[in-house]
Amino acid sequence: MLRITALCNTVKVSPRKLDPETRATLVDIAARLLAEHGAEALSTRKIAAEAGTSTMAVYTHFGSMSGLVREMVHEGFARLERQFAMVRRTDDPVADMAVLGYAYRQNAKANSHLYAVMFGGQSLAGFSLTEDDRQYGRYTLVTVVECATRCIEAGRFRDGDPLLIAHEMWIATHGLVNLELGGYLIDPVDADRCYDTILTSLLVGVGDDTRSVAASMAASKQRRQHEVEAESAPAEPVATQG
Amino acid sequence: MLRITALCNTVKVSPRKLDPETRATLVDIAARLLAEHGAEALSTRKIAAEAGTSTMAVYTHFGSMSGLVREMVHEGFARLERQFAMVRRTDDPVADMAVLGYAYRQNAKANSHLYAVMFGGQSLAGFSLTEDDRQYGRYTLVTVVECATRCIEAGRFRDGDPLLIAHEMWIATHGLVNLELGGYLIDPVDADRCYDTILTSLLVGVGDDTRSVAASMAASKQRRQHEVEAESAPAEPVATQG
DNA sequence: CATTTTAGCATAACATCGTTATGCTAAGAA
DNA sequence: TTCTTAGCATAACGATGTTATGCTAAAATG
Repeated sequence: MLRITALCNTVKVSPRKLDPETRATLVDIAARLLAEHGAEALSTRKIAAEAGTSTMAVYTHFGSMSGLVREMVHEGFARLERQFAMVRRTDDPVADMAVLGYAYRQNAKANSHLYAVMFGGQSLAGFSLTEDDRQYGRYTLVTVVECATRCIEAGRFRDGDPLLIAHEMWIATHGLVNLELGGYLIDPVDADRCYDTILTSLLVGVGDDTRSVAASMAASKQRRQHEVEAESAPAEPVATQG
Repeated sequence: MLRITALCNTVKVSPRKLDPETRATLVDIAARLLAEHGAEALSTRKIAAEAGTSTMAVYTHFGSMSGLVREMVHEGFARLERQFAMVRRTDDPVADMAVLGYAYRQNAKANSHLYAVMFGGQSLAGFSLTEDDRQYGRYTLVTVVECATRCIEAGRFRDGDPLLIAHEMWIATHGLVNLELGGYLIDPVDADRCYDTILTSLLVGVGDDTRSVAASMAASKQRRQHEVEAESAPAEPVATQG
């Protein structure tokens, strides 16, 4: 996970160290540009100008623009994991599941451009995910898998593969978020209504009974505001990983 | 639907008409470049070079690169609609629904880069969907809505809003395709397995009983190869819409 | 058929992009 | 204090989307 540093800190003498603050600043500015003005606004020159340095800084710290994007993607995964960690494990695991889905959705909406690169298959500045990156992404699913396991153990879900159930939840939530961000879900059938409907449908489909699902969904709505950040703080300093 | 032509053919005299063949050729080449080499390879110069013309042709015919992308997107919607039209309406509407989902999935995989622009929220060459474009996209859903209606009328689905049910199917299939194209669905839980699982789960969730769903899913698999093109023919001439 | 009109298209320029070669310089090692 | 060397500024390279400029061919008109 920290193997990028090997590119910079060789075993030999180092006459001048990389400024980790510069590195963090660059990622921070890039993330803000991406979030505020979209993919088209992300350029080495704009980043360098805002950081008060030259475009070369991007190359000494990240190798290329893609390297900087990768850094942002990793930070995005970490942020999603932090969001998941904020969701409590209660004795109503189905409600937990619903809150997790909401957390995923909120995180995606708060970092829509980055999310498009992380999960949407969007290549940004020539960057595309490596298998390692995807594995990082899949790893965030373990929280959901554990939750599915607890749902089965509690007798709410039919006995089955919790990994497969977690994928169902992921796929549905991901599909919803993507179409929501694409502007496809509008008034009579908006995103919130769709989310309720499809989640309910899925939970019933995996074995829970209709009445219990309704109760857990209602409970999850109470918990949302406490356990899920309404919006991911954009001013939050990002991890520098080096 | 044909209002683009108004930009070119003014009411006044026309000393020299636009060559509709050139227009079609440009769209065709652009679509092939996009499909074969991805978004990065789509440039006015490459298109013009392959078409044996200058970059100006793109601007006289489409106004900008975005205009050309819009043309491709519209063609993509039309192609999806044609795929849907090939799915039969049988007395097993739930199987019809499963075949429709498979058609959506196949179409997305055969035109992945274009699909990313149509539904994935990816902005290509500065192009982003207008509300009109999205309405065009939503219109393809009517086939699914009608199918959901037939499922309700046949007593397979609980009584409910067919539009909402269609959205459930759309969201799930879209989510699956997106993660599949992103390379996230691998061996133990691959895309095919996920598709079966989530579709079954959803169909049970909207009211069908487990045994009927299994039968319809099996029936749909028999019909796939006949009613869904395995791969959209890339050499197929595109409609010029003018 | 000759003339006029005018829009398609080629050419070339512009600003901007990612990237890289070059050199200066500051910071750590001796 | 001197030497080493890697960070960073500068400037250039090729490629991008777009636009200004003119040539020219095709339609309209007489």
